[in-house]
Amino acid sequence: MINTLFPCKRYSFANDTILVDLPNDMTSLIEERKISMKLKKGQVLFYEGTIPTGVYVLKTGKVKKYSTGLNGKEHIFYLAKENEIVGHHCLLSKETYAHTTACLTDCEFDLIPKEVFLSMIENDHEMLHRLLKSISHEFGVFTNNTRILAQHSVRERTALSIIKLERFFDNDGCIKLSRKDHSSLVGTSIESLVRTLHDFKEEGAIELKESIIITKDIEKLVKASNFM
Amino acid sequence: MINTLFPCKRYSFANDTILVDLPNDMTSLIEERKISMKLKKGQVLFYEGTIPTGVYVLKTGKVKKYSTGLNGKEHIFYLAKENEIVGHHCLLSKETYAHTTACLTDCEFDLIPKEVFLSMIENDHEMLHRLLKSISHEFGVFTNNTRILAQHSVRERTALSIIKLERFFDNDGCIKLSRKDHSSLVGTSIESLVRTLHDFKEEGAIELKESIIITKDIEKLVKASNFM
DNA sequence: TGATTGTATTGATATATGTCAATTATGTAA
DNA sequence: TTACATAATTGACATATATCAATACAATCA
Repeated sequence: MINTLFPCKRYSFANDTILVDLPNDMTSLIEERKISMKLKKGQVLFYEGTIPTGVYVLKTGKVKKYSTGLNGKEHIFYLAKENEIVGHHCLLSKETYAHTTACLTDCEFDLIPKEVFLSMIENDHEMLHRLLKSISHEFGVFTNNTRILAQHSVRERTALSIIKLERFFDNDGCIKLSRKDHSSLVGTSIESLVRTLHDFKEEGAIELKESIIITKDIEKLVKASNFM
Repeated sequence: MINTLFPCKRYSFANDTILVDLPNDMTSLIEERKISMKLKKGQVLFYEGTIPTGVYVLKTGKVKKYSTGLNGKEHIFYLAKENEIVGHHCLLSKETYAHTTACLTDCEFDLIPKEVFLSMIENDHEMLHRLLKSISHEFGVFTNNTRILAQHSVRERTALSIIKLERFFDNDGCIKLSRKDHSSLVGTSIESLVRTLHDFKEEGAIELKESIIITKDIEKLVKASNFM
């Protein structure tokens, strides 16, 4: 229903279908060579500046992608959940990781080793095209995000973040994210975020229960976000 | 020399080598099918939301890429110059243009029609890989840019913009860009930009001659940008 | 249970930045 | 050249937002 209110496609990377319905030989290659791993909430999957060892498929859990500023402050530019793949960009650009990925919850991953992944895109044209399509799509998402950061107020960005988070957490409108992470995602201070959330509560747009945000009136948030 | 002072790679898309040294059949295909065109300063190459007809190779001139906010305000997220290709993302993601591209100067383009471009990436693996590499690289550039917008002050971003613009205009430190465009690039108001430029002039970092910025002391700007 | 630690909230305050209005400078066309 | 339009600059002011400090709340563990 929120889909009709909001151009969601422009806000999500939608890279969860790249490995779906691949030919049998590819699927079995992955099954054969993948390395399953588990990480606890708070642990880091990979660090900015390090050399990639492969591509991760997030089987369960949620992660944050962020880069770190001079003062050590995180800037979260994306949250990923089940079935999304992470860490493929720098493998394709042949660079070190441009960002850090850490777990918001306990997570399970399949690691597809670098050489397996690279041989897959050599041999499977379909997969290569899906990758290209996915990464090109992200370009538009980023242009959108930078514009929002540059032109919209904290209040507007906070409203927008809640709308996006509600979809992300897909759980009766319950959003469970620390104020610290949430503020890094919005691009503001913790205190400013808290005050804005307080306002939205006063206005009846959300409820706050033990730091969990429950969306009450999405339309009010859409209006506050100042789009459309 | 600025290269040693600054991690330039993290700020430029570097997509000017995708069509260089292609096999002869590709080069001749382009020569055969390309449509040459000229646009005057200020004219728009393509608009946000429209359907792509092909990929543009910028032969001479400079362009701005921007998306437009609700109030009509532009947000410039990238400047491109000679030899860069533009408009390929949405062709690859099979979407409409996510941004507008307009000429900062008189420009000459080669338009490679959509079907020609798509058949090229079908048939030339090397080119497909270069594209993938280029677009993946942009991902890191964007994460960097969003962090800067989220965490750095107008003064810091303005300093950074001048450092980047000096490279872009590659002309004895002469930067020719309207205050309006420059402020859209920095993500601030015209007045705030003007005041910050005034400060940098007072501090001896730049000179201002009839709205042209001449860089005097890059190290001061690097320091003001608050990196490294 | 209480003690301890981390997280969230609130208050007070300073300041960076945007906005509005006025002025000056610059470029352009007749 | 003058006249006109556009761009750049400066000033005054309002306000959004960050920062610092204090408090309240929640979660964990001995």
